[in-house]
Amino acid sequence: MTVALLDCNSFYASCEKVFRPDLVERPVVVLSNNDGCIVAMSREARNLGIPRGIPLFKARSFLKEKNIEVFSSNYVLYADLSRRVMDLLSSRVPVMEVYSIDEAFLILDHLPSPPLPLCKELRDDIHRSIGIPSSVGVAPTKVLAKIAGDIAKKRSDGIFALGDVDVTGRGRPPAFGHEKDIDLVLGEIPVEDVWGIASGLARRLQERGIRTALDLKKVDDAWARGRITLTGLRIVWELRSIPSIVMEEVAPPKKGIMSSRSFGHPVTDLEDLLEAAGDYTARAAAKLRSQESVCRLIDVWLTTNRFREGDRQYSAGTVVSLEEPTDYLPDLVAAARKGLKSIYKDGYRYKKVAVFLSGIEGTKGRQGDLFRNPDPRKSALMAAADRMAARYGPGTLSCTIMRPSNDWQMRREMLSPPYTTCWDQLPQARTG
DNA sequence: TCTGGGGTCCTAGGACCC
DNA sequence: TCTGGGGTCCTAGGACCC
Repeated sequence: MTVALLDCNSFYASCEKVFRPDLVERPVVVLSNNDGCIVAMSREARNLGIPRGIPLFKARSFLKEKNIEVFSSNYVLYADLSRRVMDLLSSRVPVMEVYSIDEAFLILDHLPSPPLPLCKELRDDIHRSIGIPSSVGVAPTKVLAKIAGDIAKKRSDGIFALGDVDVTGRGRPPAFGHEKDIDLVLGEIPVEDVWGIASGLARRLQERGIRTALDLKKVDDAWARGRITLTGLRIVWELRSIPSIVMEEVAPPKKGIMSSRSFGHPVTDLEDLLEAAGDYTARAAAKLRSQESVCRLIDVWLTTNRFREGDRQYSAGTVVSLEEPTDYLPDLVAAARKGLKSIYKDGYRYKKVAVFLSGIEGTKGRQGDLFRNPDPRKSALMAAADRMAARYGPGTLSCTIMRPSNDWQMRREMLSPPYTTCWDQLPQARTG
């Protein structure tokens, strides 16, 4: 197997630069929801030594001092550019897996063009037609392709092949094709940089002298099965060039759907919390319907701000069972409100409410309730709501009363315009 | 003043069944 | 005195990913 990992460089920051040519070589950072932390950085910003995940208020003076451009997250823009990248890839490579908003695995076997020229072409086309830079790692397995991708990011050509793959279409690969060459590379990779090995596992491995990807490749199978589970053993096999992690060409339906937000300001009033919970339920329910599912359970929880040590702390959650599996928003909102009322306590400064739909099953082929007939008006109403959302934006039709002064809304003080998804925000080109 | 929001998979342990 | 041996299903919690 020959698999490539194509990964967009500093994706959110690159998206912000697409319509701002004045920022090309400038440091750019993108914030999390609610303008809380720095979650993405352009290469220039990373080189200035800003740690990922640092709260904005701690970085503010540094950002100003270094004249760094700061953006609130604009997920509508990122999702739209991501879709364009994935569409371009799938038009050239029939077997692929969209792994995240900015990454895809591509199967390069049995294609007319050999892997390396094809990867170069894909990379150039994505840059030219969408404006997003990317890197590509090519290898016999997904885990090795991830490692190759990390190396590719540091190279000026943005491409790196690792392992016994016929990258040129002319027989043997030019370099790093033999087992000893792969091992030379793996010996330089710290074990915690391997995909699937995070700090906790890495610590346990290091205690046993397993410090590099090469050490991990050489562990005993039975030991790995017992100590790092089957998931870990699969990683070990993939390091040995044995494909063990399946390609998911079609995204499986979600088993749980979450919607939660931190508030722009602390919230004390139950009515505000109910309003927020209704809004989040609507977002989650729209996702549920878009994958043609219904849910049986709805979890609601709320919490105070754990970082404010002076505040009295409280957090609680509850699960509400629906009478029958449903995707009908008014029923879901009623259940969410009931759950929230049961856990709400007066006198706390709340920071966040979350809603989680679970017990999910497909709408098609579902066993009907013998004693109940589904009400056709309910599905017609939801279909109409979804059409209105598609046309006029999410939240156009709601079953929660939204008061104008809802100060639970998140902060987005440095938001870029929806350049690609809103007619009156299209960037204008000037001539002459 | 201000600290994100999604997801997945795995294991252990309890309840319950024959 | 001595108190089986499997299953399944569910939940909680941990670890990992972007």
